[in-house]
Amino acid sequence: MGVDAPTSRRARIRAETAHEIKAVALKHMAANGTASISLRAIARDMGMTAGAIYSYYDNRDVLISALIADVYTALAEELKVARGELPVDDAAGRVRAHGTAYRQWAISRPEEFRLLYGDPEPDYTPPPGGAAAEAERNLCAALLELVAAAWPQAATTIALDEYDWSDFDTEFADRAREVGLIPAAAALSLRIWGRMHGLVALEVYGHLSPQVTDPAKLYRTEMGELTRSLGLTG
Amino acid sequence: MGVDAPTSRRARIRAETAHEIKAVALKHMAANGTASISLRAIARDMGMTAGAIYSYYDNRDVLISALIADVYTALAEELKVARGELPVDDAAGRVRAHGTAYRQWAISRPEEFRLLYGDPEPDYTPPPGGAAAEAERNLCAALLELVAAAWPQAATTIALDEYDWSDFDTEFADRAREVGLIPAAAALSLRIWGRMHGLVALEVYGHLSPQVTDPAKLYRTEMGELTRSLGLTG
DNA sequence: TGTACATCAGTGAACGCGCGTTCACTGATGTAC
DNA sequence: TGTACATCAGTGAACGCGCGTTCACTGATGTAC
Repeated sequence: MGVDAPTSRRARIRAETAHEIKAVALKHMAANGTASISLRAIARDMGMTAGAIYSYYDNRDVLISALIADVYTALAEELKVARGELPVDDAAGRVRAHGTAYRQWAISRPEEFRLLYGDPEPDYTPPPGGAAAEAERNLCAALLELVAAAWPQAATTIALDEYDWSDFDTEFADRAREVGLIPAAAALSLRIWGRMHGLVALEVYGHLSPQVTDPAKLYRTEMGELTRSLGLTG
Repeated sequence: MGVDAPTSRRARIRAETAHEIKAVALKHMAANGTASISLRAIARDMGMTAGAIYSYYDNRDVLISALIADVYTALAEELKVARGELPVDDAAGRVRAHGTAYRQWAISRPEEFRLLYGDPEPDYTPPPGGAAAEAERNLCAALLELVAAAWPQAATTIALDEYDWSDFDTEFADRAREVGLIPAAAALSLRIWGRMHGLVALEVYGHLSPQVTDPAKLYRTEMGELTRSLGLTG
């Protein structure tokens, strides 16, 4: 077709299969509830032999790590897009959009939420490299930027002198300083994360639906209160 | 010893063993991370045969259900005690005490937190009876009472007309009415739960420590802001 | 106090299962001439 | 265009493992006389 394919036919098929393995793994997580990811089950589903998986991923842990990295990337992208749908100067709207997208993602793909924020997969030990930790830091950076955009107003709503940089991991502190925050604002960004996370975690794990008919409405109210408590209007 | 033991020697030993089985199961959950509860592993640890467990619990699901029920009971009791340490008229203090005890319980016994609020145990399907659902309703009732105690002040801080009783499960709505709440206040109590839950869930699953050195301090700030946002002083 | 019997907690072996991982191999796909 | 060779994705059988559950049994503990 094209002048020169960037990858050979073989390499392309190979990449597709590697991708399909991950997709099937997520599908199984979604279907079996929290069921552990089984190489044999994945292979069976794909019409392959269990051993064949090993030419794509060295072992089960490597597959799971790849899965987690993918999910982090997709989540970060989705939140970024949601924020981007509102004008830069609409700090309140962006905070709400971020929170709402966080919930929407979690509700529509609960197995991915569980993979990142629930129990680690049985028998899985994360690799020392720590791509997951890096991905998480990026997610936190987004929150820092949200607070930075909300700052002059938010500053009036909280105590400013209770934190200093030693309260934080150095890397996180650096990122906070980069966007012009003071320590109390960095703490605020993590508290906002907690506030976004709480109702979502309860809902995903089935603790909200028994009490309330419309969790989305409850979340909307909470996000409204959140931006209001930041001193933001709109 | 006593005039007449309420239970025979055999029955007492039996009860003790039944209890030890549960204790060992929790111990294993704590040790193996999220590892599934294994009857064989429990028996091994206790110096028994796997089959012997079956004279105490009909099967694995029954054991897990008993475990969950125990943990709910202990948690409810612990929160009640924490609230009780403050005078009835200190609404703000009681909210903070409830939240702080919730975190303290979760941090000190993360395996129990995961059992209630994380992924269900692999291959475990909760029984239709639903003792867990009842236990959870009781926990929610405590939150409703906290809001009721905070009410006249809290009423001034939120929109009062956005909810009606059809937004809630009837049983939950009944309990809310019993303590004199309006629908918006019932919604508030669930939002408070979410706010208490968020930072705790993040911390238990290891998402907070990479960024912050003292999660307890962050939580304290959040609880302070929470009571402040309820219009409470003290 | 001593004997005869009933209870029942725990044994140990077996069942069938699914798992992760390894390895010598086959046979189709791609490459070089 | 056609042949000879190299690559390499996937096979299938095997390994050792731990699991939940069942069942006929043993032997200690308790009870009744």
